[in-house]
Amino acid sequence: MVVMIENFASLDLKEYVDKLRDAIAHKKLIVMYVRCRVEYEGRSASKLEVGDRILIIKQDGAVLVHRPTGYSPVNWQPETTYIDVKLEGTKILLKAIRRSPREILNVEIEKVYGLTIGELHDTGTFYELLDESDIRDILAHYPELIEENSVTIDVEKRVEPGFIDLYLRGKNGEIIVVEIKRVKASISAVKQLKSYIDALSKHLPKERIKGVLVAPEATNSAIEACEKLGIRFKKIALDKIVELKRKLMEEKRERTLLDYLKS
Amino acid sequence: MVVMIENFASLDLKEYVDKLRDAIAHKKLIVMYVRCRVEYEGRSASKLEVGDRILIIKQDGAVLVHRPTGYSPVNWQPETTYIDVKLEGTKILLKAIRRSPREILNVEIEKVYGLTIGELHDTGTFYELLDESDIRDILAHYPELIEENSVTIDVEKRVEPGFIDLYLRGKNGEIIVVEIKRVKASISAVKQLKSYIDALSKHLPKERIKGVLVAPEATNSAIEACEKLGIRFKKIALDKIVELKRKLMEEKRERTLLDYLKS
DNA sequence: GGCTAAATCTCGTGC
DNA sequence: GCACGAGGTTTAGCC
Repeated sequence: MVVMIENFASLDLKEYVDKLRDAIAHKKLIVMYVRCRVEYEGRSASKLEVGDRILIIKQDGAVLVHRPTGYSPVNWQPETTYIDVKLEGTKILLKAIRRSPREILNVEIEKVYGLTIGELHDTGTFYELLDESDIRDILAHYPELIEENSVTIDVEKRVEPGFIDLYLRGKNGEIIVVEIKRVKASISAVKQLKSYIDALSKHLPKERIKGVLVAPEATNSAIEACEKLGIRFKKIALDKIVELKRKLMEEKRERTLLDYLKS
Repeated sequence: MVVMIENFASLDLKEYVDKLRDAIAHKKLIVMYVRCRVEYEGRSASKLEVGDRILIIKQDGAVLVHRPTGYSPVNWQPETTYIDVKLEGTKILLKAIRRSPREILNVEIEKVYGLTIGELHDTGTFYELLDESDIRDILAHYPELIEENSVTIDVEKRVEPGFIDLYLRGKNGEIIVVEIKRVKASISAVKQLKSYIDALSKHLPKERIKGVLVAPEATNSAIEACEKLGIRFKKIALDKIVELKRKLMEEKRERTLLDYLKS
């Protein structure tokens, strides 16, 4: 597969407009170096005064305006339903409109320093290792990592204020409500957990209910809040979880093979 | 100010490496069309199989790997402390390292379809209209929009679980705790407000305390929760707030002028 | 589509 | 530097 990137510079604005229209119509990838102003109106509203930026129009119509520094685009539009480009006086006006929510992005380009147009093919799989649901599933298999002799009753159990990550039954019959964080747990995680415990207490007044916050670490205020509310903070080592994930996946592979041989 | 965008194609990988190193050393803006693999390890870990992407290195060292579609980069590194580029066999290895948190991004480039190098100057101011603090300040000036004959006592008042957006005194002497959301309020906003009310009730047992949730709209479950907890949901029209903001700013300008004339 | 919660969230602010 | 909260958050998952 050969990928050709066309490069344009020093064209008239009118010629740039034609190139852009053609590229958008053919769902090409466009990268432009421009001097521009930007206005946005939709969920919020913003105005960006004139300056030099990169303007990217992706193959699905996503529009990104990037300043020369920083991670995030200063303005953008997700896959838009409609992109219009036109010449108005000595400026190119690019309008990217999205319905639902109704949002309009206007880019007023007064100079084009460079334009590249290409078409990229990207089917490469993206693997993410160890997100929160991984940790949750592993702990559901090994609840003893949280509390000895406990048994997993439910995962992502729906209660009135939201979803309980893990719902265990302890060795003395008590209910254990587990909130998991992949990164440092802050006060909001404790609040979240507390609201689940409260909701359950109201619903099951006769049960003894315990809360456990599981995370690799926690802020001081989160730890204090736990102590005050009688919630246990259980520290977990992420590398151990990674190890157990590998083990679980191997077991799963073996089981699948066994099922196949049996059938 | 003239901006020159250099464009390169069909170079040897070795030549690309030299161009990249030079551009990075001089804090230039780099945009590259590449066929690459990516590995990330740090706060999380991920692996991206081979495909065609845009690789952007910004003037502050931020690195973005964008697929040909979608809003967000598939991999990235914020301003990195260190970027290393080297040739290894038939591949360019780009390593972007950040300390604190320790994160490593490895981009393994096997083909370069195009490379542009430039330097952009962007000092344009970005104005954001109507964020949550704007709404809060306007409602602090016009508390009657929330509750007739009420008076603003405090803004961002610190209580144990966090900050109360607006703290009013009603016409019958009751305390009014206001939680503001710029967008549709969900159950978590109600929870937040409830926790403030509870904390205040404990602290000021003799006061009558009312809660008001202010937002342009709310989810059904948020409205239900409000009803159950005796919290009022006050719908606000954002365009009205915008109008009042303009008015407030004009008044402020006039006051400033008056002060100037007096002095 | 609405709702809920995670995210390599990012970004700003305050301490 | 940490902690906390807003965001045009975006994205994924479920109903």
